[in-house]
Amino acid sequence: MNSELYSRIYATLDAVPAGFVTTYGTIAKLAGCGPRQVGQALRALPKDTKLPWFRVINSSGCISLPPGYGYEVQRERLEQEGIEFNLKGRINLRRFGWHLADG
DNA sequence: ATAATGACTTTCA
DNA sequence: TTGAAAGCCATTA
Repeated sequence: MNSELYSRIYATLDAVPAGFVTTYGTIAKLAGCGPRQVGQALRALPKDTKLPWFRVINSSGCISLPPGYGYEVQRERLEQEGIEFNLKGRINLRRFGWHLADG
């Protein structure tokens, strides 16, 4: 199995600054894999992990987890860092979206 | 080796 | 903006 791939995904994930969110696709490109692998890697993460898995959302700016399976948890985590949600439960990636060349 | 699955993305209408 | 279809890639069966 590509443990190294997962390691790269986790490393990239750990590079996401607090107060910002990123998408699966972004991490996928940085880690050199497809976005689904990012999801699988996050899914394999232990519940007590220190990695900011909650800072990863889908391209639509929404939490990809279904309600009752982590959605509420992730949402609260993000709100804790000052990230605000839209009326439709969406996050403004223009403001909170993390990408390398941004300041 | 083949088929099915998934915390996704992009494209087309 | 919303929704369906195709694309993508590692894991699992």
